[in-house]
Parts: sequence; structure tokens; C-alpha cells
Amino acid sequence: MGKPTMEDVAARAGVSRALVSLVMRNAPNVSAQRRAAVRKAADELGYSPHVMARSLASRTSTVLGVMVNDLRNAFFADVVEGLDAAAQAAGFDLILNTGGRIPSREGAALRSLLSFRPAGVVLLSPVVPAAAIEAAARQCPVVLVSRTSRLSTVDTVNDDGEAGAALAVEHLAQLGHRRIAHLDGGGAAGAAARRRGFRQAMRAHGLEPIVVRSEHTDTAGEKAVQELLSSYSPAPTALLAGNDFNAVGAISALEEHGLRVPEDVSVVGYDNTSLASLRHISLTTVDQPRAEMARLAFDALLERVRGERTEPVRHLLHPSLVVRETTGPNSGEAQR
Amino acid sequence: MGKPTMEDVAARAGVSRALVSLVMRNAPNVSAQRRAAVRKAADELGYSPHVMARSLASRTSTVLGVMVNDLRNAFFADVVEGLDAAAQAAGFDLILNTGGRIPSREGAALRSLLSFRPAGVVLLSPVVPAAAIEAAARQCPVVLVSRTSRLSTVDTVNDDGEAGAALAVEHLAQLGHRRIAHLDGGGAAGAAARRRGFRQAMRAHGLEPIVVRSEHTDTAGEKAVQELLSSYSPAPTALLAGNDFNAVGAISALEEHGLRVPEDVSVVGYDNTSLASLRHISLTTVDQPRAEMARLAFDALLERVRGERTEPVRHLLHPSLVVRETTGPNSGEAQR
DNA sequence: GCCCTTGATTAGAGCGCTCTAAGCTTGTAG
DNA sequence: CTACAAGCTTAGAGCGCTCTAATCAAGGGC
Repeated sequence: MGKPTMEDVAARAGVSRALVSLVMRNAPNVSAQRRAAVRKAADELGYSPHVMARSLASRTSTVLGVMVNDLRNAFFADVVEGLDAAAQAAGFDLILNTGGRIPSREGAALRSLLSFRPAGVVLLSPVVPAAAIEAAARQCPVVLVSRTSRLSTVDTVNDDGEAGAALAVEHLAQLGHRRIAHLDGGGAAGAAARRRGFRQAMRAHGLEPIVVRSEHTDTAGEKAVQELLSSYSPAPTALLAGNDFNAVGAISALEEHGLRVPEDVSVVGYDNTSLASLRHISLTTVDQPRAEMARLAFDALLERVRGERTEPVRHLLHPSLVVRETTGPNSGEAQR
Repeated sequence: MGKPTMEDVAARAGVSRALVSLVMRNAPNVSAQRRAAVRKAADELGYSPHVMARSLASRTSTVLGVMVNDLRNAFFADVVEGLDAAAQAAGFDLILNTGGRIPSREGAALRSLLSFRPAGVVLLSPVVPAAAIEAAARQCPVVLVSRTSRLSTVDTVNDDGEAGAALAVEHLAQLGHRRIAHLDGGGAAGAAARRRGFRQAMRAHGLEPIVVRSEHTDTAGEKAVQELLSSYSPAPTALLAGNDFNAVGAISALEEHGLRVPEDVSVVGYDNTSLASLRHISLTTVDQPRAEMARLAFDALLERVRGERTEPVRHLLHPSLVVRETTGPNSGEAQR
């Protein structure tokens, strides 16, 4: 438990504390001989510099705060992995928090992150009020992922939900579908953009958009399908779910109603989580480039940290469609 | 970007820095009047204490290092969520790292965590050599989750994989199954215990254990089933997969072979991930109490931090069986 | 031989906080 | 009126490090 300090290393190597500091930071202008002696002493003592002390003394931080509202959501877990990869490569460390989509908890989590005086903060789909974000941005660079903002002090990284939804509609229309319904994600992250994109794309194809309110869970997907089947007499032949979980729930409900996927009804998900790629599910879905989103978020932070940029940046990533086995041609059912 | 310091608050409130420190720590023996004045000044300035400076000065740490090998694995994501919940409640913060199941990367990640001089470190299913763990344990309390160890300086939290496998075998035997196969997880965390438990339980029921080598992925599950069906002439009527993903892959392969689940073959998973509870899959599986594991890991750390305990503790949690719709009675097929 | 440069090393202040010990008020007993 | 305890408040050292400025040795030019 006794952790050696720089002073201990200096004593053992017979040099000053300052010299040890220079060696630990790989500074130039240290003779090879002393450098070796210091390295040796450090190794023998199992010494490694105290990050917090370094941070305090150098008035710089190598810590990145990350607030995620739900790690169980594979989308966020993937983004965190991506952030960690970028951070490790650049010598940064992540301090991680969850906010549980509860504004008060997220606020506390954010404050907790800021008390580390991090180099920057990444908020994954936060629900805190804009004022809280603005306040945070006064302390350090802030990047929002899966949330938009008009604040000129924060950067944002989002996937283009409108384009993603349009991609799905395009695909389904090409397969001959006319009656296409969207299971709306409600207030969830990105749901509004998807809904908007769905509506626009449908109209662009001269089709009437059908939107059923749902949530980003599988049980909500089941419920939405039941509602859909009971309220629309010629049932839709295709569905764009709010996300993958929602899609899987929808598929369950469809099958319970004796409708086969994709023969009777095509289903498209959103997110391309690991769930979608399971052979047993093999869901056609819209892929958000999570690794790239993480990379961009990290880079945006770094640019601000280095003072290379002061104007906000708005990344809108283009999603792509991954066609699997839950979509197929409209089965010749009367074209209305 | 200009962060106020304790000195600023002191000046504004017209008191000394030390008094501000006392107020921020909710120390007793501060007059209500001064306390209010300090609070007010702090609020107006948007001040919150610098955790790192505090840590340095107080020679204590409120940081917990967490190394996880793969956040994408829902099991680990759940444990991290649990750790975060416990940490937040106790005023600790998590610094999070991934090691990717690569010893060298995990080693670097661990060193990185230790350079924060954390109060303790939690390693989730690490693959680093015992020597590295021992070295870490000399620096601060270490808890291993999903990995065993004989080191008297570290605590461990594991689920009882033997009992879990036995639970599954018990369930299947009770349903009349005799030819039960286990898709072995190979070198994955916990796989050895499950294999052992499976073999023992089978023998205890007077049954011949069938073990096929696999991995903890769905594609491996498919492959394993194909192998199984081609090498065992009376095909097994029940399967215990290595984990849930593996089980889903197995189900796909079974269905492709025209075998229905559970009518022809029963399938049991392991982990009870969110996947398993999807109605569309509805997998019978063994549940590891992840939240409790996280809680115990945190508590073990805290006990060591507080010096309340020096002997190692070995938590072996009892898993439970969650029966859903992928298991059913042996369909009267010749009882061998 | 002297002055300067150049590169290597170190002293010492200070980062923002905690903590111990000392100082300052009061109130009260003698 | 003095003494002293109890309750508040503060001075000042120090946590482990970085960084600036100073020191020092070793040449090199004249």
C-alpha cells in the first residue's frame, strides 16, 4: 500500500526530483546516463507518476468525463467503447457516470464529472436542460452525442435520423410497399428526426404516412402492432420500428397474429445492434456508425482543448441500411 | 473556462479558505451564519471543490478504477451499472477502462487506473497474469469479478457456475430429458465451472454428459449444433448453451435442421441478458444476480478501504433458473 | 585567459485543497 | 476582575507533482 513518490525515485537514482519529472515526461535535454538511472530506479520501485498530482501541478487534465444515460443500451455501450479506444490512444482516461435519463440524477452526475476539472465532457443523449449544458460548457469543452443543441459553445454528433428513416422508406417502397407504418419512439433520443424523415419520405413517394406512438422497447413494439392491426383495416404491409428492440417486439406480435415476416409484413429496425445481426432474428435495420461517432466526438473535444477551434461543429452522420431477412417484396396484395 | 477556487469563494464570503473547506465538507462547528454566507458565495460563483486537489491534500481517494474487457457484453455493462449506482450512493466516482481481453492491453489499462491512486480497483473477468493482479493489490484493494484467484490479498465475486449448470440439468432431467448436451464456452469466463457442473450433475442423474466445444457467440452456437447433429445419431433432446448468445445461435441451427424448439429440442441459455427476455426469443436461462455481484464487489472494496477486513473474501453467488419457452417435456421420443 | 554560449541539472514556488495547531471570542464560575 | 473552557475561525505546512528561473560545467571564439 505504500506508494513510492517521485522523491523516492530521485533519492534512489541520486538525482533531483525535477530530473525525475523530466524523465517521466520524456523531456529532451536529459543525458542518456541519467535517464537510464532514473528509469532503473523507477522500475525497481514500481513507480508511476500520480496522475492527480500531475494534473494539479500542470494545470492540465487528461481526464474525459463521460455521462451515459443507460449503459445497458448497446448503442451507448458501443460509443463508450469507441471513446475509450480514442482516449487510450491519446493518453486520456475516462471517468464514467450514468444518469438514468432522470434530469436530476443526470445533473448530479454532470456536476460530479466537472468536479474533476476534466479536459472535456461527452454527454450521451442527455436529458438535462440546456441551461445545465451551457453552464458545463463554461467550465470545459462539451460534446453532445445523440442530442442536438443551438448552443454555440458545444459541439454535437448525431446520426441523420431523417436520412435514416428515408433510407428505410426508400427500401420498402422499392419493394412495392405502399402502406407503411412507423412505430414512433416518442420522446426517445433521435425519435423526432426519424418521425420527420419518415413523414417526408412517404410524402415524397406519394404515400400516406401512418404513425403509431410507441417506445424504444420490445413490449411497446408488441402493443403498437396490436393497436395498428385493430385500427387499420387493410393492415400495413411494412413497418419501420423506432429501434431494433422495438422491431423485435413488433415481429413477435405480428407472428402471434398469424402474419409472417417478411412474407406478409416487412419490418425494419433502427440502430443495427448486435441483436439485429443474430441469425435467428436477422433484422433489416438502419446502422448508425457508432465507432465513427465516438471518434468524431473525441476529436471535437481535442480540438477545443487545444484551442484549435472555437466555433461549434455539428456532425450529422449518414446512416446506412443493412438489409437482412425481415424485409421482402410486397406480396402482390391489392396495391390499395 | 475560468474555474473559481476555494480562495475566490473565501474572498467573496469574507472568510478564510479553511472555513470554506469546512463548509464544503459539511463539518460541524461552523456557525449557521457563516455557513450560509459561504454557501451563497459558492452558489453565486458556481463553485464546486476540485476533487483531485482534495484527494491529494486529504491523502484519500474517492475514485474507483474499473477495468472491463468488453462493454458490449451486456453482462459487464450491467455490472458496471451496478457499480456506478453503488459508487454514486457512497460518493465515489468510477474511472473506466477496457482491456479487450488482450493481456498486454489489460496490463496497460490496469496501470493507467493505478496511476490515479484509486481507493480500489474492480477487474471484470481480467485475463492478466496473477502476478499483475498481485502487484496491483500491493497498491490498493482489488476485487475480481468473474475470475477466481488464490491470492490472499484480493477479494473475488463469482457466480457459482457449477450450481448454475446443475440447475439447468436438474430442470431438463425433470422434464424427462436424458440425452443432454452442453455447448462449452471454451476459455471464456466461467466456462470451466459450468462445464464441471454440467458433468457432475449429469453423472449424479446417471446420465452420460455430452460436451461439444463452442464459444460464447451465436455463430459458434450454430456451428456446434451442426457438429452435434452430425456426430450423435440419436440427437440430444436438450441443450445447455454456454451463454444466451450461444443459445440463440443454437436455436437458429436447430430450426434450420427442421427441429422445433422446445417440441423437439429444449434449449437453456446462461446469463439472462436482455436478449433472453425478448418475447420473440423467450429463452429459458440461468440468471446471474449482476446487481448483487456489483454490490458485493463494491462493499468488499469499501471494507478493505476502511480497514475493516484484511482476510480475503470469496463470494460465490447462487444463480437461479428463469424458465421461459425454450424448454419443454421430452416429447416421448424413445427414452434411449 | 576571459567572456559567452549551450546543454544539463536543480532549487523553489505554487497548483487547490485538507488538517493540525494555534488564536480569538464569548460566557461563566470563582 | 481574572481564569478558563467551549465554540469558531484561521494561519500555515504540506500532498506529489510541474515549471520557471537560476546554477553549473564544459567548451569555443577571440
